[in-house]
Amino acid sequence: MGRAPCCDKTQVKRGPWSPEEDSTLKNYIHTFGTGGNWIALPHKAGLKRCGKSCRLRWLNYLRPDIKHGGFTEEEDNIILTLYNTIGSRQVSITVAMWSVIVSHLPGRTDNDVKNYWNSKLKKKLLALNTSQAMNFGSTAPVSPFAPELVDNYHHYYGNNPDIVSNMNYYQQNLVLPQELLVSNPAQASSLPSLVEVPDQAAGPCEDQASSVLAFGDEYRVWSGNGGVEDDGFLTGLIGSGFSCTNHLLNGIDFQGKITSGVYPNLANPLIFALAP
DNA sequence: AAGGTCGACAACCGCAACGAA
DNA sequence: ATTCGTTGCGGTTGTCGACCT
Repeated sequence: MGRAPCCDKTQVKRGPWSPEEDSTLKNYIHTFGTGGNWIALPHKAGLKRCGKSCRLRWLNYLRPDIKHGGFTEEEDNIILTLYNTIGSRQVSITVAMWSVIVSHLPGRTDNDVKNYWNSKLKKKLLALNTSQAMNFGSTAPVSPFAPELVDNYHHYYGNNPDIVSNMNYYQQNLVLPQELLVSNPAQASSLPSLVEVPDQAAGPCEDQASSVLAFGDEYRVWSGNGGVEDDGFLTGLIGSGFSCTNHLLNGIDFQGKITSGVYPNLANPLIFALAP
């Protein structure tokens, strides 16, 4: 028995939305909200559309906080960096990659970023890697890291020997960190393990220790007021070099064990900490 | 001017995860 | 514990306008 369809496709309108439909949907949601039920919404709002279609139209186009228009160079860098760090879904595990990337691009939607990636950025990355291969000669392997990304890592992590070692390992084995973990757990276990940073007297944070928060690890980030800012399970490996001699870093107060990952080239680096 | 090609973007599809009953 | 409806997501297709031949 097949799956029941979410709506009767013969009874709903498909294709591009008219301004009238947009207006109807917008007005309804402004007045009543989504009601937590997209399937029932079009009927209540008087729209001859599938609930999924309404949801998509709202999330990708009609929401008031959507940023329309071209991507900036900074946004390009964020996407490229995160894509290289998180990897693609083609590595056979379930990773909500676009939603993770979009969470660092306020006002952008996953559909926007996905389209932009497929139409432009993928080619940009390919061109970078191709030129890199030509520089090394035709027999040289192509690193999964574009040269500018490698530069970013070195810029942010300096000459920390563990970080340099990790980067070299990834490049020599032609794997992204995530792919490394997924394809070969034995190799992953040879990477530096998590370190516990003891509670110490206040002092400046410094890029002093290397640690790796592994794929699937639980993490938690505390905000300055002690509340939990974010938690979940890591969906990509982060090679990092941050630890902290006190609990305050970039205005975020950490407690208990601390380890972290920092995506380079972001205005607000992502800091990960182990839940105590 | 007409037809073909390409790129950008909107929209749809199907699957997996989630949660309530 | 199981079922089933709903949501969220990535992959893919469709459409339209710009550009090229």
